[in-house]
Amino acid sequence: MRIRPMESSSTPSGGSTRREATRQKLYEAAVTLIAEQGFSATTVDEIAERAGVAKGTVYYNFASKSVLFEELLRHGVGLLTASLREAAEQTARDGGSKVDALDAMIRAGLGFIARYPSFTQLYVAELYRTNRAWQSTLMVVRQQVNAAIEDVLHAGVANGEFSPEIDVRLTAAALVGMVLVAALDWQSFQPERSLDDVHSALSRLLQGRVSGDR
Amino acid sequence: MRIRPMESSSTPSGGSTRREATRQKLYEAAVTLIAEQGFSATTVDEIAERAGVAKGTVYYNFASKSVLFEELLRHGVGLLTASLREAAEQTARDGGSKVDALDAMIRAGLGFIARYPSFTQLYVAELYRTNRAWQSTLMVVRQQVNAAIEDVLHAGVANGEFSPEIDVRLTAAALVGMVLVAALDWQSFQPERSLDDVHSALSRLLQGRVSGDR
DNA sequence: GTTTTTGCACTGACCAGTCAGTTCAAAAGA
DNA sequence: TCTTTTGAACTGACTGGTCAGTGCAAAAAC
Repeated sequence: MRIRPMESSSTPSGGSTRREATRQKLYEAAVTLIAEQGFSATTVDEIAERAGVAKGTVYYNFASKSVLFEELLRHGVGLLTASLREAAEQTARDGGSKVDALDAMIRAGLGFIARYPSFTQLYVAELYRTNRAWQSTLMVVRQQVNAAIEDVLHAGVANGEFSPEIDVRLTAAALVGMVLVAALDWQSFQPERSLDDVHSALSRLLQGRVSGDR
Repeated sequence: MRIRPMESSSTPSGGSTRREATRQKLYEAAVTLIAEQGFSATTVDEIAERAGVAKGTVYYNFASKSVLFEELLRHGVGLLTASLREAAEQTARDGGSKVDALDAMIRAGLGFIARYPSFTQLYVAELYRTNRAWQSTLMVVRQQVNAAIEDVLHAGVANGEFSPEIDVRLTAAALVGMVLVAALDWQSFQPERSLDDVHSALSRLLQGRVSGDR
């Protein structure tokens, strides 16, 4: 079970200060360790060591371990939702259907997970935890991801492409789960397979082409 | 976000010794706490207190905190796989198709999750952690669950009901993810909805009846 | 000269696991 | 029927260790 770490998104967007670089290193170190061990089992000393900075630097840059984690969550989910929405908009520009948009989002999701598997692990692991300090942050980011999909489903219902009977909220959650779990399975146990390969399997499922006919 | 604890399966099957009752109480206490907080953040003192026993009793009944957790995992996944296989076999006896079997398994899965939401939370959260003491146990139980679904998919391919093109492993993983995430969404955010309601939404997705036609 | 990082010693809380001692139901003995 | 013994089950104070977070003077970077 190998999972690659979250590399730099190399997005020095905004201010590429020295501080920003340090924060990025800390994100990368933290995401790998927390994905493997969980938040509580990961120590601040470990994070600092992996990032190659002194422990004091962690606290110079983040108010606490929890805050570091929360900002990491927001950072990663920001990248994911941007990618999903971009995929949907691209198919819209190309005059594609809403099914095409969903398909493109699945592909984008798989691409994100292939790029940042550790972040994905961590996201899944923390998603349904309750009574945690970052509970509210988690709700917000979860909603961001799901909303990106719900928007496409709603649009599809509105233009008659999808049945008005569909349950948008549950369907979106189900799609997220489908992609997350299948992709983690892929990354963990069959990392040699191509994205196209995995995408076609999920695409088939989405479009009900599992049954032999057609 | 409310999630009910894992109640006793009230199976005094085998030996209903005092010890067995204590172990059951410890399972129930542990599953709730670990689902909420995660394994590392949950202390043995908390588990003992919630179960209403002394800390020493935990160690009298289980070699360590990890072992308690592993046995809890095995216990819960045993219940789940039994339920899934039973559902599949029932449709087979009724002369149903393999799609019917999958549908019944989705229903069984939802039923299980409604009954033991905490266990499900915990399962999802720990499923993709690496470098942990119970790593091998986790692999085994994961495989048990997925295999129950893969068996049905294989049977469906064999009898021509499913396309031989489908990727059995990935499709099974995707189905697991679909049900898990949708059900947790249900339990966490819309617990008032009925199982039938949720089941029909997922059933629709499985059978490609999302698009407006038919 | 201001911001950021370093290195490192320190604290106080917390926690997994231990162990000597207690409880009590049921078996053995009378 | 009553008494004694046994041992599995349980208890909770204690120990040794860990870790988040602090404080600060000096160095490095800009």
